Amino acid sequence: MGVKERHDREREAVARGILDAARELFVTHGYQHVSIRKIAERIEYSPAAIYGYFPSKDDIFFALAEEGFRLLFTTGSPVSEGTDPIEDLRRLFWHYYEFSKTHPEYFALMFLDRSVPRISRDWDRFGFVGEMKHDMVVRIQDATERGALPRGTPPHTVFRVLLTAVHGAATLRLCDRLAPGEDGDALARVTLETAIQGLRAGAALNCSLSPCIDPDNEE
Amino acid sequence: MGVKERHDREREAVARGILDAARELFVTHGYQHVSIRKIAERIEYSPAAIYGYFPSKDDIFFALAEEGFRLLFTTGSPVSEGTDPIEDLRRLFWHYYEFSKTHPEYFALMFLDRSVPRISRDWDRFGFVGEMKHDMVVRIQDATERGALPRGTPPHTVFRVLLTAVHGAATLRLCDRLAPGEDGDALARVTLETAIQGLRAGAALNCSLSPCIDPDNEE
DNA sequence: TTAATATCCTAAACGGTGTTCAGAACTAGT
DNA sequence: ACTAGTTCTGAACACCGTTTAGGATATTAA
Repeated sequence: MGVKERHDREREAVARGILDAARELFVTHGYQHVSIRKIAERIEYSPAAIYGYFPSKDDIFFALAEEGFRLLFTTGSPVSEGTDPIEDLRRLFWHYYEFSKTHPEYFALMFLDRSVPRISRDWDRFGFVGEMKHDMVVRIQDATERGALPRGTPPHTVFRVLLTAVHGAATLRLCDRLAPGEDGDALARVTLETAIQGLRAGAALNCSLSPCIDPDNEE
Repeated sequence: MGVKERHDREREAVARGILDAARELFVTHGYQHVSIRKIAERIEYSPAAIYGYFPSKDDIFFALAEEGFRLLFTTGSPVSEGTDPIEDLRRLFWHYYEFSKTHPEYFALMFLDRSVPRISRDWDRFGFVGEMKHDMVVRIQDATERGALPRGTPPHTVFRVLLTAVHGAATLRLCDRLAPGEDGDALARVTLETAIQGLRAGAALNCSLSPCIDPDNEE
């Protein structure tokens, strides 16, 4: 009676094969230059066969984006809460920028690509995105209490602002929009440092952000 | 003997027609969904005819990007230097964010699209980009001297940092990567405010950026 | 006026894309 | 052995950017 089980296993194996092939092609050549036909060739199936496993090309990369988020969060700082709370804060967001350099294709897929906008509509489909955000907010809260930021600074606002700052630098670099000789790392560093210093000066006290949808925090 | 002149005029008219058609399609449907064939159909020429005027599709949008830069700079603040130098600073960069909202397709072409990377390699081909940057740096310098920022703050660094900050907010919104209920305007506002306050706190004094290639300033 | 020349445009094709669909082939249960 | 169901393929559809050969047209020269 384990026939169905075997079938399911085989199905899943093929689906994994498709994703593996897609990832290999995609991390080296980028989303745009990976075609269904090339994926099919690599797994030695016909192009049409893929549509028995994924309803569209976008869905394949939707699944790959999920991998990307997992990668971003698992390679995060290993809870190395040092003595300097500001340094903790810095590291937390510098990791985001570093990720955009070490995994540019994943980053583009997750945060840049406009042909896969379903990602943003289904943020919460990635349960761990919410978890991870909550985790970062907790760390920010902790760093704040340890004196990194003025007492009462809303951690959610800190999260959004610092992420936006490094995101700006990351995308300018990734999209090749820096000035000819400009140092992307330096730009990211200065921008992040400026934002942190702005928060230390109490910028988030004067104008903060409503925490929009945050199901983890019902107070 | 005015034959050649008429010919040239006619050629230019057709080239303009191509750009007009391309722009109309592109501001409503976006770069990705505008094809040579659709442009051709609109101007009632065959697709191949276009290649007599532009060597590739990218070159058409390269020309359109130029329009975008002109649009961004000409719609800029009309030298309205008020009494509040910080407000001047704010307005200078808020305009960039507003542009990303009013002309999202132009913005994407100019600052986001990775399929037209020649833009960044040829920044200086757009003479007025350099001019405009110089213009903004001068205004920043002026605002600094009027007390917006600490004395000695390098205006070039201010330019890069504030642009990066609003760029982050603009791209997050444009790429549909905000949290489900998040207010993009609020995020942009807070991020910009935070960055300005960081600079006021002297962030650019501690760590600044080398002005990379800046042919206007030989000192 | 006619012949030569240069220009412009088109039809067709090339090789690519995502996706669909009829049917072949194989498997599982009766 | 036969039916039912699943899975894969080959071929096609409708696109895409781009190239090429050649026809039409307009200008110039004889």
